[in-house]
Amino acid sequence: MPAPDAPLVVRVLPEVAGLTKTFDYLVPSGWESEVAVGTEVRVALHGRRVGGWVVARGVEAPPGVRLQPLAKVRGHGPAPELVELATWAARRWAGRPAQFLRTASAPTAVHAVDRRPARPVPEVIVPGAPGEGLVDDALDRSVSVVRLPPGADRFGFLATVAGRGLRSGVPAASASGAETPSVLVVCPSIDAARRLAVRLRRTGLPVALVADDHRGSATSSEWARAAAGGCVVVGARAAAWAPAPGLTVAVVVDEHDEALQEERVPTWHARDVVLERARRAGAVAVLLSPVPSLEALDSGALLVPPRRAERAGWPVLDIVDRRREDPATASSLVSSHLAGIARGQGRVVCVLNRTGRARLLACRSCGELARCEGCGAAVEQPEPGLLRCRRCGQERPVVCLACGSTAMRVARAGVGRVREELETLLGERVAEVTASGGDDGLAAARVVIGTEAVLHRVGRADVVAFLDIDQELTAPRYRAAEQALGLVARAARLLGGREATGRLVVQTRLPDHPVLDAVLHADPGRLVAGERAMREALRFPPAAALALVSGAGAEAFVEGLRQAAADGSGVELLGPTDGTWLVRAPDHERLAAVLGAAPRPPGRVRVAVDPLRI
DNA sequence: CGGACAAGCTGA
DNA sequence: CAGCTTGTCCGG
Repeated sequence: MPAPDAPLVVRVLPEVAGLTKTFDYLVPSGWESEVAVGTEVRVALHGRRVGGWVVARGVEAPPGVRLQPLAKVRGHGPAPELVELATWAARRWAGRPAQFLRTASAPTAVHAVDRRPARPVPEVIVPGAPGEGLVDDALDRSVSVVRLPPGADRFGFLATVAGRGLRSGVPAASASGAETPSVLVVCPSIDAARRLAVRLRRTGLPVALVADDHRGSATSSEWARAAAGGCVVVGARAAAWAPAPGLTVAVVVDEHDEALQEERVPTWHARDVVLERARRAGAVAVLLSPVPSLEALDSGALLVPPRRAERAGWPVLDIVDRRREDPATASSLVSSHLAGIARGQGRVVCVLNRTGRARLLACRSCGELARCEGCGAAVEQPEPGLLRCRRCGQERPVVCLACGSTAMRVARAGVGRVREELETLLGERVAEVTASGGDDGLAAARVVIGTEAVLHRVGRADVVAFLDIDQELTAPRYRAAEQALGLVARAARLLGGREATGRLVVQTRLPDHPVLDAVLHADPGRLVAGERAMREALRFPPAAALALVSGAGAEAFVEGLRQAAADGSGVELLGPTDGTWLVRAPDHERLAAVLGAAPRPPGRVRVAVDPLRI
């Protein structure tokens, strides 16, 4: 302990990439009250000024070093418990604490936090809301997984849980008893967060919307509002790190959604951060999803509405068995059955996860596949009259290299081609939506086709048709089934429940696939046992913990891992495949231990923990 | 990360 | 051997 009259010394983690060390600084006299663990400061380091966070206060000054004073207090930073959570997350996802502290800090500095006296929180009751009967069960448990079907309006559940969370006392585990309670709700997208915030505000609940919308000032005031406590803090992924003093309840909406995981390293997942944060705060955690992941099911008690209610929340599934297709239309991605449905009234959304026009072509006269003259890869037809190699970019007119014919048959159509086909078939304009392309006249068109991006752009539909669901069902990724079910659940949301007239159409050659079986029975639970058995047999998550290692320095890093993992740690190193190694450990504790123990060699190393798309 | 400094390379 | 590149080390 430093002497009582000694100047205050703080330990600072500078925001400098590639630097994990902390440095100690003197707190100039008079600044003591402004400096706490988490405070954002500026300090002199190696002759320049850098930003950083206070990670410890009142530390013993290291001997033999002449300390510099803090240069500036920039503003309120993350609360001390978030500083600790950042340390935990840095280990869990093989990142650096500074990366998480950046996420946990306001977009622009927050100087004053207005701790208003808590206003009375209105009691929110949405009578007859789906999931209403699950609120008590959820709030009784430390972690619950609430499975509400896609057609159900989850708002009633969310509003009731949020209201109850704000009205309840601060949990005993929370150290500072003076705080008014906070509730945290993390959504998979900013849009979803914004919609939820608007509806919650209408019920009279105090809400802070911390979604980063690149308009710094508005977001910053919302950040300050959240930091003041006493409100429902709503946001997208990064909201897992938002201020929420006196956290009582934390909810993750659409827990299965992959958007909750950061794509860049560290590849942290909001679900896991929220679970750990809630656990440390003694708060209740609720994972909400129509199709909970195995990870979620492993972390809490599953709560489901009565069978009849869940069933009512899934649309009727119309399976088009393409093995029995009329030969006349067998080569088209629009079956005669689908064509009949699409001719009817109402909005039709077709989903095909294949961009471009024609992705594989064959000669009409000799049957030869159209390939690149230079590299031999299959060529695509981005527009009529042109063939292009996707690998090397070489182009040529539509000519068969084997027989010289200029007539080609489309062996694998993309969205562009099927759009043309649908327009001809229906005699009306069909809009096209892909992640990159615009939404040319989306609002005006009755019929829309697109990649799965279309499901984010259309609000409501009467028909959603998956033209080639087999591509999702059989994708060579360990999560393919879960991902396909998530996609179908998203489509189902555009249609409403079983009572609505909407139809969910899937064209398939696998009509008995477990995913389709689960949707047909409106029971995602039917997929779980088989999926779990597969993950255990093949040692995929959640039966194991994975990380992908790539980049220029990967080989040296993997060598270090090999040494760190030597004796019976259960850690396996597989690869390289295309310059990428796979690290497999029995659990995250052992994965983190080995990833943390190996030295980082010079050169870029990308470590992606929990890869979803392998 | 980025500045400091040392060791190695090059060309007149 | 100055002048420059490349590599390694370190920051309070």
